[in-house]
Amino acid sequence: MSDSSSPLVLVVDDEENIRFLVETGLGLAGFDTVGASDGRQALAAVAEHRPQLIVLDAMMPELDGFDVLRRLRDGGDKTPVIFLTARDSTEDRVKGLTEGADDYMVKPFAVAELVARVELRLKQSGVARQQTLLTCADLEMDTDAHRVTRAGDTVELSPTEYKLLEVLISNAGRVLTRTQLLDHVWEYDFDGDSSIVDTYISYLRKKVDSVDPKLIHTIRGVGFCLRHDA
Amino acid sequence: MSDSSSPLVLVVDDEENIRFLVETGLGLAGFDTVGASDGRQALAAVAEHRPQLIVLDAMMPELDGFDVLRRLRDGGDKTPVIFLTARDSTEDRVKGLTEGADDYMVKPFAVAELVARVELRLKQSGVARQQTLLTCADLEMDTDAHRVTRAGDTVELSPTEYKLLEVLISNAGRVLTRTQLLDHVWEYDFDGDSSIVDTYISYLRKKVDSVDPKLIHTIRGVGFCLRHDA
DNA sequence: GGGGATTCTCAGGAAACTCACAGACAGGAT
DNA sequence: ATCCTGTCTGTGAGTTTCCTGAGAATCCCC
Repeated sequence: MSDSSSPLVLVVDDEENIRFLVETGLGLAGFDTVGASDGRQALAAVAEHRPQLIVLDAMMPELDGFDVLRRLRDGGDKTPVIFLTARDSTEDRVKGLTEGADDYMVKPFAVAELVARVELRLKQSGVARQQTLLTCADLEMDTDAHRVTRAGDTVELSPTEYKLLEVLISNAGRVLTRTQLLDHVWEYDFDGDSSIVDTYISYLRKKVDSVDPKLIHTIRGVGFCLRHDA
Repeated sequence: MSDSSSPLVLVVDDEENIRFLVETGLGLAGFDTVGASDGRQALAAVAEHRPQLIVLDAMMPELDGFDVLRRLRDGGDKTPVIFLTARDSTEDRVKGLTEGADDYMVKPFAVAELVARVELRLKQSGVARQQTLLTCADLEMDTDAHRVTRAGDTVELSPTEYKLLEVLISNAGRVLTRTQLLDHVWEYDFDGDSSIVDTYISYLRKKVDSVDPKLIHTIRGVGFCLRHDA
């Protein structure tokens, strides 16, 4: 999972599939990632790779997230940390924040949301001048203002519609399968069926793709793709 | 936390999350910031970056805020300093002020208030002609006169309403989450529910947004945004 | 100490959103 | 042309989020 000059994010979680989802999601968003499956590996990875940010699961056997964070801070390391915590317990929050974590997400979360937080946090610490305006033809997404316009007209989108469009536009020109979209836009433990993606693609078409040129394309038998055909 | 030509503020606090909150708050207000987590780093940062102002925590291990200030003044450095002191102890107050601090804030404070003091102090020292009139459409905030008008009519706001509107208008066009607003407008140790933000948004709507065009927008699932839609 | 302004909690109703389902529709193969 | 498979979209039930009014607690000025 490496590119060349994008910010590097360390992802620490003992659950293989969650780590995979998160790393894939960050990869699609243009980040380099390194993974670690326990606390000890995490500390070693920080020392070796000097990541710009750490996504850290709170619950891990042996050295848990809190221990890792404490050791980092005690050693003078100030790398921003986003915690992944099991449920919305106020206790976790206080504990995490007072120990110097900068943000936290409650499991299960939508990967697209975690990616947004990572981007925000990196922007705040000035590491990555994040691109705030995503475009495809006359479709524009301003992620700062959380605003979408098509041919200059503002379009109102629901949260899910917005996240879906964001994933599509950040991967403009690439075909994304229903499963990929489901994995990134919906909470990862979503157990409904992937036809919900069709429903939301339909909503998006009505709201942002009712004028020419059509930007949302169906790739029969594969998935969907946002692109501007010349 | 750097941009290019805004005034630079050095933030010194050994508590990571407080430093982060303060730096973020100053960043949102358009300042560049540099952080330091102890007295020695602070002195080094002053020498290296020559900040326009220093936000200095009084209580730190080893070299505390008073020591830092004394060393600076003894060395002829006149950079304005705003002290952060643990509680409203008369002793701290006297000690800080007589030794050359220009202002002080008692922890826990509201970040928006600290930002206001920083702006005031910089304006006094003529370093930065800080913008004193904030506007959005026909809504105006004169931070000098502490006065708000909508369509020419003066509006009376309570302190909290004022701070909230100030944060919104200085970030006009950008979406702010309930958490961000809570972190900047309310004292940072506020442990109530973030629905208080909704209540105050409602108050503001009644007082300053009862006429068209509507400027305060709800971004469902995200937060609020002040902007003038054409 | 009294009274008004302010802060904050809470809860009901309104509005928006999510998601399943099912029938209509389209593309490709035979 | 016809069938089959995959895709599109309208409907509606259930859920979540938001808005606002009412009231308790607190602060502050007189």
